[in-house]
Amino acid sequence: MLPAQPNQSLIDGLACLQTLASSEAPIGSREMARLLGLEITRVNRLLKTLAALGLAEQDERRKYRPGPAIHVLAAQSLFGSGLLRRAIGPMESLYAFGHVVALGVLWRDKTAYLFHGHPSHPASHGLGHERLYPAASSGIGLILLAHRTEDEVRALYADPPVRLERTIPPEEVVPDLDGTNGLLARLARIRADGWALAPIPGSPNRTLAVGLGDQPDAGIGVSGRFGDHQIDELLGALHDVADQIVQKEQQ
Amino acid sequence: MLPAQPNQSLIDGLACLQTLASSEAPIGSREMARLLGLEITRVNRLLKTLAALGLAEQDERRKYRPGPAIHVLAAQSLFGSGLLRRAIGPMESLYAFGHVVALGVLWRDKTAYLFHGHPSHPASHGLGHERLYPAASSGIGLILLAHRTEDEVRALYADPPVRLERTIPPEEVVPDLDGTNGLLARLARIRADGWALAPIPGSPNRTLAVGLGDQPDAGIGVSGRFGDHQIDELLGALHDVADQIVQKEQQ
DNA sequence: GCGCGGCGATGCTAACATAGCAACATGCTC
DNA sequence: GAGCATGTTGCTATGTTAGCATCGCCGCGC
Repeated sequence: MLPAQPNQSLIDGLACLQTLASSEAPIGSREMARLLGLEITRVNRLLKTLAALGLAEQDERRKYRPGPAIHVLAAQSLFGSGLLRRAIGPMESLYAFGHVVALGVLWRDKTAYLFHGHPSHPASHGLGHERLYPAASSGIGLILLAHRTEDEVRALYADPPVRLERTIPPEEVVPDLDGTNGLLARLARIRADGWALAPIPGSPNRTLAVGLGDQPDAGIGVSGRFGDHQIDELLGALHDVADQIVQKEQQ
Repeated sequence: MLPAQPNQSLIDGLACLQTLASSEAPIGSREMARLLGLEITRVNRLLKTLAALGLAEQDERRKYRPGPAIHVLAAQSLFGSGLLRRAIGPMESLYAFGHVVALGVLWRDKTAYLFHGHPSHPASHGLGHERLYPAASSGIGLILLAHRTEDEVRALYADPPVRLERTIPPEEVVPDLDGTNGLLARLARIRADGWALAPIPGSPNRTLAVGLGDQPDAGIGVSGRFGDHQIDELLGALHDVADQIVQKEQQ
């Protein structure tokens, strides 16, 4: 829903910032331009502006990475979001199953994690360490995609603007959208089910995930090795936790 | 350090976003313009652009508050920052003193908290719930201000661009900068000491804080009721934790 | 219920902030 | 050292953006 006069500089500047914040490695200005499909000079100027604000900085090879003001933005957006604050208590009950517990959101065609913790570590250690993950390979990503329109999903994969390097599985592959085995059909099934189950490539583990509320902006999931006979119990717990989080939101 | 051609739209758009994310209450577009000293139409357009991106949304009274994409930004900036991930483990040792433990950063003339937790609650509950606090009244804010140049401090208080409403103490007051009892003299003492001690108005509590590293972008502190005789021990522990965090950063 | 004031938002158009071309300095690889 | 890719800037044209004027909406006080 674009306004009468959208500000393209702000849109593109935020794209640079979000890409930078999400990247595991520093990014050069020309590389960023290629990633986002924008003109080189323009991107350089946006990055230099972010650097002036402290939100970016250059390393010894002149590539850009997040700068000191990113800590400020993290504090502010955590406060403004309030989701982690509301979710983290109820989610602790999921540790009893002995699997990884995660809270994620959708960014373009990827899942970004607000929380991703394992019962063998304190809950506080699940913060800010998990890299982006292709949404179509992630339980949380799938449940969130399932609540997007077909057009929205098509647009995400038509020309994915950001293709960050990954050094570990899963490979970055554009999924087939159409046909019986296509992503859209899969999302329709997930939508009807109200939950998503995704295998983790190269691992015996899988993720079971549900969305928060009817129009979820975020999802929660458990990842680990569990049998089909355990799915109902896990689902019950996930839905219970999801309901608790949603109710906290409405207080 | 401004680049050759800074992008003012990006600068002002980010100011709107950061103000919105930090505010306890929704803000109208004209109010935002007054807060930031910008022209009304311009701010409306920036806010509408943020809304189109999902980073803002309007409530039933048409005022703006953070939108669903703020969760995405929170996840991304937590990942990009890495500070909470590194700090939260070492900081847990401070709970033994029985006081509030906090990790904060400086935003304009205010302290923003990445973490602010009490030993009676799990560490995971210290996240994203503490509102902005005037820096000159905050131990963490003071130690961070002490590492800014005199010109930077003067600029912060010359015409503070953002004056968010507060419904609880402390009052928003522009501190006297000059003179024996002025803020600048106080900051000089804090800089020489390497730590800051600040009373909490209307409370018997105080905050003892240190910065992380030699040029701190963030600070940690403990708040509570403690006697002067306990300061050395608390300082030792704070410095120890600060060193651990800084060392994690350099790995 | 009405009037007023403040609000959020838009169309239009001038203008100026910005974009892009060309060029330069720097860094890396062979 | 040469070649290529990189990050960056000055200059200038241009089109994105800013601001004026206006409109519809909302809340408050009488």
